[in-house]
Amino acid sequence: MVTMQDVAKAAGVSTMTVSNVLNHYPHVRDETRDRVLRAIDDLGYRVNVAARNLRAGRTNTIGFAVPEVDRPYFGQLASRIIARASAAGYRVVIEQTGADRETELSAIVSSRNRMYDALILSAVGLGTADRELLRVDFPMVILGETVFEGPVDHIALPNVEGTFAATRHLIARGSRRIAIVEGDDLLPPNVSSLRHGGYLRALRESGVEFDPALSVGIPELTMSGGRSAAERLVDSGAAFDGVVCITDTVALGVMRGLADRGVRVPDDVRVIGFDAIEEGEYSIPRLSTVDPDHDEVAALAVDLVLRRIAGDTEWQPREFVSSFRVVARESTA
Amino acid sequence: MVTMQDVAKAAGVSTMTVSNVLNHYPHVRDETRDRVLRAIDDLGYRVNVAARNLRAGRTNTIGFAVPEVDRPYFGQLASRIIARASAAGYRVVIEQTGADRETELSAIVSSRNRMYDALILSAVGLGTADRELLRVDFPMVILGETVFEGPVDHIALPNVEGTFAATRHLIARGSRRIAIVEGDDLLPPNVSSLRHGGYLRALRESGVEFDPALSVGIPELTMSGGRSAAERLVDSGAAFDGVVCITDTVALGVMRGLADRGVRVPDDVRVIGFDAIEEGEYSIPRLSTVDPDHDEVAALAVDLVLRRIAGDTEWQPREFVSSFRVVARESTA
DNA sequence: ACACCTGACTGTATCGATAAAGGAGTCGGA
DNA sequence: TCCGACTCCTTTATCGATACAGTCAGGTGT
Repeated sequence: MVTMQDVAKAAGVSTMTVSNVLNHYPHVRDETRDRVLRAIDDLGYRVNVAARNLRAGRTNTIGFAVPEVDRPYFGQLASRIIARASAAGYRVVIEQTGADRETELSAIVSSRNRMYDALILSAVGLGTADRELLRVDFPMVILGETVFEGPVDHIALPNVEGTFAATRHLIARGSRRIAIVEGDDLLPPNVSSLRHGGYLRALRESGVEFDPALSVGIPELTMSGGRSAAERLVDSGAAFDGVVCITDTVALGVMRGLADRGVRVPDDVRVIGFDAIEEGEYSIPRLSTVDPDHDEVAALAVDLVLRRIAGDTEWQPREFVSSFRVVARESTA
Repeated sequence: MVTMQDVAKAAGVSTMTVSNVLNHYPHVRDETRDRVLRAIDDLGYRVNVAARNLRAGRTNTIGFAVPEVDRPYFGQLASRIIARASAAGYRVVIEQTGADRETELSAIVSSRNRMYDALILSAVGLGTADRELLRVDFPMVILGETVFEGPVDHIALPNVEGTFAATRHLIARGSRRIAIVEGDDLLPPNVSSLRHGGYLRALRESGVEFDPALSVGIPELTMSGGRSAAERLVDSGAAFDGVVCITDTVALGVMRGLADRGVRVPDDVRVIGFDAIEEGEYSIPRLSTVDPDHDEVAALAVDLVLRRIAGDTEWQPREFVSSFRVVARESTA
């Protein structure tokens, strides 16, 4: 490996001068700079990022940890975070916490973190049990659906209110037998339990009866899960004319499952999702959804960690809830 | 920041002993190990990854650079790469090369690379002009649609053959007036020009006339682009009964655009995509597509870089082309 | 003539971890 | 009794870049 020393020797200067050239330090004679640059080029020198990071104590990188990289939701969120962070001169790398959440999450939080100046953690299913894990001396913000009384900043989605509004929307459009497709684990506080709460409240406040037979739990919030939930629902013979889906991804699966069973959307059944992923704008029919304002979430997340990186020690950890709006499209027409 | 020295002092041992404890070196007395672990816990020590990387000369991390993180295709590919790499004990981080490809790509390849032990570069639109850029002394594999006579390993998709097969599939199903929706830049060698070639060849070999009016270019290979292409196509008044789409994402947009214009798929027009993204299995109608065997691609990519990491200097850069199969679904029924 | 500044460099210590080598102590066998 | 092997731990050097202090020549102002 060719190092700065090699370049320095080749150019007949000290390593410090090479460093100065690389970092655009102004007081370097043009002729010297040229010699150094030529040497760099000749030898094919590249700065060693590990060494620079060690010395500088920073990496200029923000980590974004997500449970699954192949869910459109995270990709679209990542895209916004990258845009915001790169405007501030930071690079973002995405890392997957994955199926083996426990191990992975703790690995990222407790050891890899020093690869990043800050960590944005999208933590589906993070419980209060993880609180201690997050008690780290490190700029971090939790992004996600879980209500979390932890020692770090947390940006929540409007789970209860959003699902409340979504359910009300279905009722306003005329649905009365409203199903919900959600995670099969309703231990609070998690996404499903919160959204389930919003659904229940909307039913109650509208005087619509809650039928447990219309509540379908699935192990994973995927399209595949949504499809089989829809099939089970139809096959059960229970009458329903609306479905609240825990995420857009699930909703797309549900619409597919309904179509397979010959149920028409929105004619027979209205469907609404949550997240406003781009795919919902192009599905057939277009998917109505709850749009939690991802731009706001991304901007806030980045701004919060930047503030901590900048060393604002005054700042007290807070919980934020993004604003939202119901987007009515064809699936609830 | 609390360092190993601090831990060592607190535990009354040398830093090397702390290191040994952390790295599970066997010859440490239990009592000493406990003292060290207690000190680590008390002080909240975390190993500094930058220092370890510098010392070790490796990061145990593979970089995966993609043009856009919010395209399902890349997310799904990333997921497979992560699975394969983590089985080999490597971590993967995803990085976006982004809109400003020139700058970003060169930044990643030429300087950030030392953050990774290897780089898998998904390089849409990498031209022969970038050849010099890639002449780096660094384990790297190019993944993507471009034919590339470069100094590194390259895994190509079966662009020509796949699109050839897709077009033949439409013809076999009865289509004769077959449109193509592709990038507006057909400068070879890029995805669009190659796939365009496959399309043309299939038409020619089947004795079907090529009508330039049925060739629609879009600036970005997105759903939005696909939709407007479909609208333009219908509005132009040209008769067509089949559409070959350059990617599944574009195809989903095309199906949406056709639906908006009252054109039925597959009854009036058959549609086929390329990539086999998961969304196509759940769209209404389900999307026929060319499946390039992403598992094969991901596995090969990881294996190739691992071989280079392991120091196989014998290996000569090669170009691989993934196998594929046409997946017939409802959109071409 | 002197202090004082600025530009253009260089030398050295340092960031935090770890590999390599080696010292002290213990134990078993010849 | 002595030797080698083994365990447990320490010392030292090093990875590659950079902050900081400092050198030295040449100019400026008074």
